[in-house]
Amino acid sequence: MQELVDRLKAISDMTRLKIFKLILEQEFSVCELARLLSISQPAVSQHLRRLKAVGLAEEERRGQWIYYKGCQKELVSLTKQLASFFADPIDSIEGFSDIVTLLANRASLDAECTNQKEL
Amino acid sequence: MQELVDRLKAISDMTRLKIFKLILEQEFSVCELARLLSISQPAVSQHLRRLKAVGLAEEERRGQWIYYKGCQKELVSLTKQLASFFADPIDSIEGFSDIVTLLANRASLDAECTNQKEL
DNA sequence: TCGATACATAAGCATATAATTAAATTATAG
DNA sequence: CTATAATTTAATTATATGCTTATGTATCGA
Repeated sequence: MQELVDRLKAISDMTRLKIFKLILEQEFSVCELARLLSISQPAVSQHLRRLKAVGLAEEERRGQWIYYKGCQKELVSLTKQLASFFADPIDSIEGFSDIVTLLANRASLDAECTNQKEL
Repeated sequence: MQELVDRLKAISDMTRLKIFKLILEQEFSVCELARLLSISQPAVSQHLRRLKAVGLAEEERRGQWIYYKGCQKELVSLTKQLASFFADPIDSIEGFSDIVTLLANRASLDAECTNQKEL
């Protein structure tokens, strides 16, 4: 579940989302991306690092340049992760164990919220 | 495109993602969510406000309590938005117009990055 | 009307994020 | 080997985020 959040965070930034879309279409060097997005090269580098960290981008050095491309496969994987998260029952999702326990008897949960609710 | 980013941001936080999943399954009062997540009531309130702001949550007051539920419909909409974003050609996505212009002749883009690349 | 409960809003604080400039790497060309 | 170019990493800064505590608002019951 943490991985899903990390990946969502990776694409929920306007600049990174644009970068990701661009490198999914074709390869780009860091310099080219900086020009396209009108931001500094280090900024692009750092965004690419984050995309790479969650598996959404790959780099390939060719001579002086490093070309980045988006991972279609991991995009599909992310999409599926997201779909599963919402489709699966809560008690089958890791990260909800504590919550599921509390949820098990909602009566006592309610009782903790008020002492009149169920009267 | 900004809307997509806003919606992605709304669910790319561990706590909000949990809240969203919970209220998609069934209604919960703010107090109940606070108990389930072991965070303060105002914290829950603020997360719910963000989810509501992007249409992913709805509230319904019943007496003293306000019950929140997730919007299945808007979840589907978000999923589609995301799928379209990656499926559509770049020049059909609003927000890429400046980039598309630059991309139009990549030769000059490359030239800006180096004076030797194409030699 | 008064007191208690549920929720929202405001204020404050610590941390995360996204950008920039500057310095360190890595690779090519001579 | 040295100079130059592309990239990364580091340092800095401004802003956003998420949480808490404190305060305000609304509903219910006595």
